Formats: sequence, C-alpha cells, structure tokens
Amino acid sequence: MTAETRWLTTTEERAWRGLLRMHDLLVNRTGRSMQDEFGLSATDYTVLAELTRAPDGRLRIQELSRVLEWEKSRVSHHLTRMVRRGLVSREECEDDRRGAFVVVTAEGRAAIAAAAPRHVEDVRRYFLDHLTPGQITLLAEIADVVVEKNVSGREAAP
Amino acid sequence: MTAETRWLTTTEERAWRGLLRMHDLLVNRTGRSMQDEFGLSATDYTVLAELTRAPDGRLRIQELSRVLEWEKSRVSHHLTRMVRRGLVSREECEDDRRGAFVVVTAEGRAAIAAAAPRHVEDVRRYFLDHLTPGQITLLAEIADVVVEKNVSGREAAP
DNA sequence: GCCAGATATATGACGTGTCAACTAACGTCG
DNA sequence: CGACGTTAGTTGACACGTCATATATCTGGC
Repeated sequence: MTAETRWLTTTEERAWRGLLRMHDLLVNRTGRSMQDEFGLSATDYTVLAELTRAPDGRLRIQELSRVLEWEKSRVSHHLTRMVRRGLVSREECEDDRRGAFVVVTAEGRAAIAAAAPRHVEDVRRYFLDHLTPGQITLLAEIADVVVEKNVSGREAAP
Repeated sequence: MTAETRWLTTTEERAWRGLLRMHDLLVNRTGRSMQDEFGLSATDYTVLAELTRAPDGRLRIQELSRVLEWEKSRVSHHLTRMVRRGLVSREECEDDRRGAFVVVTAEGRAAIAAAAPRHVEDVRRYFLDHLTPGQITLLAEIADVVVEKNVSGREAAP
C-alpha cells in the first residue's frame, strides 16, 4: 500500500543527475593529473594529507579510519598497498598491543608536497574558476546541510 | 618557475570537500537501499534505466557506452556480469557483424520497476528534502556550468 | 586470576573499474 | 581484388572497496 510515487521534477532531476555527473567529471579530471604526474590516487592523497597534518606524521589506524570515515578493512587494504609502494609504514603501538600506527615516510612527504600545488590548481581550473563567489558559498552551504542532516542521528547521537 | 600556489580559502575548501563528502554520503545511502532491497547496484540501475528508455529495450553497446560515458571495456565487463544475473542479454547485430546489442530481459524490467519508486524516495529523503527549491535550482545551475565548461572543447569541439 | 565480551587490525573472496592487448569485421584506396 | 587503417567489442591483469571471518589483545565482572 505504497502511496503514489512523486517522481522528480525537471529541476530536481537536473540537480541530482548534475551532481553525479559533476562529481564524476571533477574526480576524473583531478584524479588523472595526480595519477599521471605524481603516481598518487585521490585516496593516496587524502591519506597522506591526514598523516602530514598529524603530529609526527603518525596516526593510530583507528584514528585514520575515523577521520576518513573509511571502513577498517578498507584502511587496512589501502595501507598495505601504500606500504608496498614506500609511501607509509606501519609501527607497533606500545600502549595497546592490538593497535598500530601508520607513519608517513620521507618518500610519502615528498610525494604529497610535490602533488599538492598541482592539485589545488586543478580544483580551481576544473571547478572553482567556473563559479562566482556567491555560488561557491551556496554550494558550501548546501553540502553542509545535506551532510549534517544525513549524519546526525546515525553517529554520535545526542 | 611556478608562481606561488594560491591555496584554497576556507569557503572554497568547504565547497570542495563538502561536495565530495555529500556525494559519498548520498551514493552510499541510496546505493545501500538498492543493493540490500533489490539486489541492484547504482550502475545496474543506470544501465537498466537507459535500456528501458530505449525503443524495444535495446541499444547498441557503443550507444550505451556513449550515453553513460563509460569506457568500452567497463561496459563490456559490466554487461557480462548483468548477463550472468539474467538482467540483460546480448544479441548479434545483422547490419554490422562486429557490433552487438544489449536487451533488457523481463527480469531486468521487473527489477528496475520494483526499485525505481524507492530510489526516487531515497533521493528525496537523503537529498532534496533538506534543500529549499531555490537551493535545488542553484545546484542544478552550478552543476550545469561546471559540466559544460569541463566537457566543451574535449568532445564535440565546435 | 580468569573468562566473557568487546576492541584493533588483518585477510580472503568477490564485485567493480582501468589499462593494454587482442580479435574480428568494416571501409577505402591503389 | 587486397593491403591498411579504423571501429566494435572482448579479455586478462591488476588496483580498489565491501563483506564476512579470523586473530590477538584488552577490560570488567566474578
């Protein structure tokens, strides 16, 4: 006994499909630069960004999992690959012997330092440069609202 | 001789990271419904949507590749999996013996017909319902601009 | 001190995406 | 006709993500 479906209006569909298409385009364009020119995937980049922002370039794996909002197994698999390529390394945790740290290697720091300026340029070239400051603000607000509504009540319930 | 990098302002970063986060949340939420309740991935859904919209539920594979903007090999791999699950089938092409058609099966039609109302509800629940009509229009415009600027000059150059 | 959960991480299987290489059929220009 | 470049589609290898499961350690009663 489902009520009649309220299909999407033209504008609603334009917003939804446009969001998906815009996202894919931007991810492809920015990702290709990073991959082709610096050998980093977008995910490598975010992992390195979190690590270099942390004191001593070290984080507990659970901590990384939390800030990135990635499943633990995803983090584990990804770190295995990054370790293999010399971007990070694992370290034991003295306090909690179950636990482990990830640490950026010198090579990892070099990689993200090299890639970061180009990445920011790409974000401007493919995305921000086509929008007015007003549109950028609007989009930031839209994203904040949607994220907040979807996240509250699922994690850290009051 | 690179100029100094113009790093992102707070708002710019909020827009960029917010876009990525919002997208991931929405894709996860809507994807999980479809997967758990109807056994379809988001990509299955879009393939079936294109096919059911086409006359006779048939499309040349190249045509599908073009409208979805997917690499040929991606299409091919995905169709192989969908065929295995009985959602679509391949047919030979008489006119051009290199070519092939994909056709939705009855099962495929049933699957998307069952999933569509729920999908639309999800798009509303997780996304549209949290925004004002003005914001939805704004977002549609933003997506259109960004997509248009990134696509023109790469395909179908004037 | 010990045992029953809970917690931190790793692993294997499998679906998905990309890239490069391959097969087969078209089209054309001599 | 026949060699040649192009087009349609497939395939295999490999990177990535998710799920279920395994292993080791911690923690809180008793």
